[in-house]
Amino acid sequence: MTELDAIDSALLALLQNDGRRTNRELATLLNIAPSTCLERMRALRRRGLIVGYHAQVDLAAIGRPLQALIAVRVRPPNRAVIDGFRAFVEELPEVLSVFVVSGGDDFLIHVAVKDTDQLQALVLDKLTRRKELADVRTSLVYEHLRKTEIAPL
Amino acid sequence: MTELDAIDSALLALLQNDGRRTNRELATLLNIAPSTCLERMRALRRRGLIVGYHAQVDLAAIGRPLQALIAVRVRPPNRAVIDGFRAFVEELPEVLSVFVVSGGDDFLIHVAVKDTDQLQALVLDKLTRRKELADVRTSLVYEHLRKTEIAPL
DNA sequence: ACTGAAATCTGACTTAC
DNA sequence: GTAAGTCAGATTTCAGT
Repeated sequence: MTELDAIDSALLALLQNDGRRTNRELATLLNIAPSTCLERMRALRRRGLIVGYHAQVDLAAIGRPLQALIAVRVRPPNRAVIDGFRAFVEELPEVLSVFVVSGGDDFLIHVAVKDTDQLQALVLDKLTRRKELADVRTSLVYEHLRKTEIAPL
Repeated sequence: MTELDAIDSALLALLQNDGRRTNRELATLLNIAPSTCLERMRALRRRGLIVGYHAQVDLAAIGRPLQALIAVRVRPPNRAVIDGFRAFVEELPEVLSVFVVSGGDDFLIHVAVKDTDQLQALVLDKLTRRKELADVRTSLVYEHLRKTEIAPL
């Protein structure tokens, strides 16, 4: 990791808050020339600090207002089983993200569905059909806050 | 929720994969006129389907390679306590996102830190200082996969 | 590494189908 | 709702500091 100067940090913050800001606007806000700003922006991508730019969709607005976290234990919890189950879960359309974790559980699966029927169908028809699955616990997500701006500590 | 036609869906997918695509490029990919594409894009924002555009940063590249999920129970788990604790957690710089959940735990906190010392300091010095905190369990995150493209089910 | 000007391209708007 | 045309403004390159 190469160090971030004040301009890089500010640019990262601006692009995390609005990834479609124009280069000219960014340059004005940072008090640098547009050409300089463009080069900084590209450098952040080249150096791997910025991985990509993504539109954020409203889950409720696309008809998936119900979120849940599903804790899963698999048996035996070796690499082959973990990798196999992860690959399976990754392909499920209900899934938003998958955490492979240490501790009591092996997976934490964040899902968004239309209603409780779809959630039940996911757990009872899709997940429990897997033979390696040893335990499932489903928690409803009442609220999910995600930080948009992430800075070095 | 108003219905999404084929163009809207395709546009959503493209912008989730690369939020900085130009209107012209999007129009070409969708085989529609740029003016039409632009109007569709704005409509998605106006209708609330697209909430924003964000640059995605590499956590390891900014010096935060260690992720954890911290399950927390608070006491008593009423609205005042839940809201107070959530507001507190939200402000911690280590935190990436906060799930308020049903079930055994009240919160699941996703954090990214520099090393295990910072993780220990977060849990032992910051979280456990809160009097409402009844229980904490920390799981290391070995891997976190996040879907970039989310579609209606 | 940053700047500033020049050429090119994009996006916003109007008009018409 | 979609397409074409126009022009202001943005992006990008490059020579210069």
